[in-house]
Amino acid sequence: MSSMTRPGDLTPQARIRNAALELFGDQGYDRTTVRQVAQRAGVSAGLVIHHFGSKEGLRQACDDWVTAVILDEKSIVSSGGSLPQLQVYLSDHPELAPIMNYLVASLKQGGEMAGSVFDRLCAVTSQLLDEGIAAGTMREPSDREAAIATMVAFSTGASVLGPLIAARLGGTTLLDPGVYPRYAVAALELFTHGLLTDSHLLDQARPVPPERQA
Amino acid sequence: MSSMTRPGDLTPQARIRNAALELFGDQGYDRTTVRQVAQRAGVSAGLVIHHFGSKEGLRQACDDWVTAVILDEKSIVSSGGSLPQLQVYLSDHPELAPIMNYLVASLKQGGEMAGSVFDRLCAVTSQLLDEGIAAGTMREPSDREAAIATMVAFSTGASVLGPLIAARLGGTTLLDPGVYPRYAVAALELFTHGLLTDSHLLDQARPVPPERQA
DNA sequence: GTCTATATAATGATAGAC
DNA sequence: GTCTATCATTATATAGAC
Repeated sequence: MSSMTRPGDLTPQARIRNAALELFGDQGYDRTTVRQVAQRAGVSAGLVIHHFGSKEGLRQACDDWVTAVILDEKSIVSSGGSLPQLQVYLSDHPELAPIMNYLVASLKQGGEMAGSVFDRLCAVTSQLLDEGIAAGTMREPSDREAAIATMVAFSTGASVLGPLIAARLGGTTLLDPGVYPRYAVAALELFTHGLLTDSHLLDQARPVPPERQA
Repeated sequence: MSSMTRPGDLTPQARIRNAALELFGDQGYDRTTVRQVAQRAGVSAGLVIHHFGSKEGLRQACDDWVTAVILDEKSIVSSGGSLPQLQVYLSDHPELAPIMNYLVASLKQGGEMAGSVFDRLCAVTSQLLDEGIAAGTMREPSDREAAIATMVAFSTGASVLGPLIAARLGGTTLLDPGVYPRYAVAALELFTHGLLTDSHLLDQARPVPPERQA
């Protein structure tokens, strides 16, 4: 299907939405103007408002589009609840790169879409945790809800802070060929052995059991 | 010193800078106007520009101020390279809360300050890793640079995505009393045992050793 | 140093012709 | 559906009085 469409074949609505998606993802919502979107889509500024009502309406259309394409897709399941891995998974589909970009930008900014993405990743992680425990490849965390939220936050944070990780590893993007494998191994090493050899820090952080309180 | 100063005692410059710090941290740079800053500082909009040259100059002043107060401080060392732990550490100093807030907002937005904060946290982490390995409480990662960048990204990401973690744990902020202990235990558990019981995923991710390649 | 008043530019959104 | 022209607002920044 995507091999059957060229930019000129898309309706003005679709072109506007795609242009907004790219600009919102690259520059952020605030720094993007309706006129910029119009120019990139090759239409007038008035038409943008005519179709989407307002700039906010345009954002909503982008959110809906991303939700429809990615969030309800099987792709997010095969990501294992890890946003960086989803990015890698989608590297084979360059036409989806702007969508991933928009997703990460939404996470940064917070807001409605950020919450639903985060929840979706948590749901996937929860399911994979069940399967892993049943198969004996994962251990049951002491606080399941907290463990899931923490893991998803870690991997999602890695996507959001990807450029900073990359800068220290001699690249510009987390997905750079010289960067991602090193990140992936480091993350998995952490998730496998951990970093600490004993549990004294953990014991300190754990709440005092009731029978030992004064 | 801070117990010897009241808001009215501060110079207009300092009040403007503090007001900008709060607003930039809460709303972000883009959504904050010079007029908002002026109003909160109790001065005219013209004076803001007169003192700082431009809105961008005002941001630079905020960056410099935060760098001077936090980044070169011993507080960041006692954070263990973990931004959430630094936030906890600073909970005893409510007057520094806006500074932490600004720091997290800067990390989200990227830019110059984000890089220097990240590097500083990595430096602290590197030093603690040395000490931990020498003391036998930490194990040497296979890729030291990558491990450090990854760990710092994880904990920093937890601060940036704090509201999303909190929302799933029945709170609004990572530092909420009902939220932070659960996050801390989950994170330390991950750093101690890991989550995976065996290393088959890790082995898959590791590059093939040279002698085993075709 | 500080204010008021204003210049200048850009923004989101509207109106009406085609 | 699409455009051009324009409105009304708001933004940063400047000028000059005090």
